[in-house]
Amino acid sequence: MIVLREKEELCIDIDCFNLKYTLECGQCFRWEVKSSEENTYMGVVKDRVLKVKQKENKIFVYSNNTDSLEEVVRNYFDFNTNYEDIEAKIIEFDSHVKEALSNTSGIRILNQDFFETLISYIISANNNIPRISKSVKEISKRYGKRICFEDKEYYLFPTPEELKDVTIEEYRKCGVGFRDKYIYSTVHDILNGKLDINKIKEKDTLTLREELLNLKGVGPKVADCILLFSCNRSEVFPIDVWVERVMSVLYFKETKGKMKKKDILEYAKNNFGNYAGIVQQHLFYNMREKMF
DNA sequence: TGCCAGGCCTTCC
DNA sequence: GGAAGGCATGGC
Repeated sequence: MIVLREKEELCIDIDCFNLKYTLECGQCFRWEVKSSEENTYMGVVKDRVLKVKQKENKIFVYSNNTDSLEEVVRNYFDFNTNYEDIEAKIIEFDSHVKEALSNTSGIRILNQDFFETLISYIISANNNIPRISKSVKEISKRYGKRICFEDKEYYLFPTPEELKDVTIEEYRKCGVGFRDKYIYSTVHDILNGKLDINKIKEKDTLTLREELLNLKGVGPKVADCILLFSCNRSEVFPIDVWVERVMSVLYFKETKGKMKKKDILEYAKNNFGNYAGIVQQHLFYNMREKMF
């Protein structure tokens, strides 16, 4: 039980940021709308609970832990990167990106915790977002540290050490289905030093990707999501069924069959370059918002 | 009831 | 190295 500290408020002025789009575009699984307050979300980031509220270009943050709060928030939401410049560049790519951006401007790519993102995206395989969120929440509740904030309980995502003795059967009880053995294997690969999660930042993208692909339950799509959403590699372009559809229709005029992933990757690399991952997120979110 | 969900693993050519 | 089938589980 972490001792509750007096809450404090942090206010950050930030342009080119939309809290709702950023948290609801599908890159993260642990934020919830706070229904009693307008445009406000509750989430667990690193070692603390955050309540984040947006009013125009001001972000208000409350937390149980105010140590280095601004640094944690700025890093997590990628506030130190100039997205006005990025959006100004990618809007010139083509008419499809421009169209998507007209609905999705303000998405930022989060810098999420590596281990949590790794396990979350292993769970994401052949799964749906509500169930992924439910499983991540259950694993946190069973094995993570509890924090009380504003009269509610929250749980940190557990560390590999905290999952040391968890069995495959116990993962299954968290609702992860057949992915139980993948999580078990990955946790122990990390505990045994097969993948050193403290040296992520030092590795180049291709090396890191290869190491991720050596983990059970991590294929190309999951690896790319981890690289994009927790390793600050905006050049990677995760291709799931939705991106495959949107790219096939928009860029290859292919409405019946699907384009080969290899061709889509090639197109993204050549046309979107170092911003491929950001473009992907705008195309993905724009398409999903139109469908649902 | 049957199909699908932000794929991946295994098996088999 | 590419194609096909299986996979837990809940929502529709």
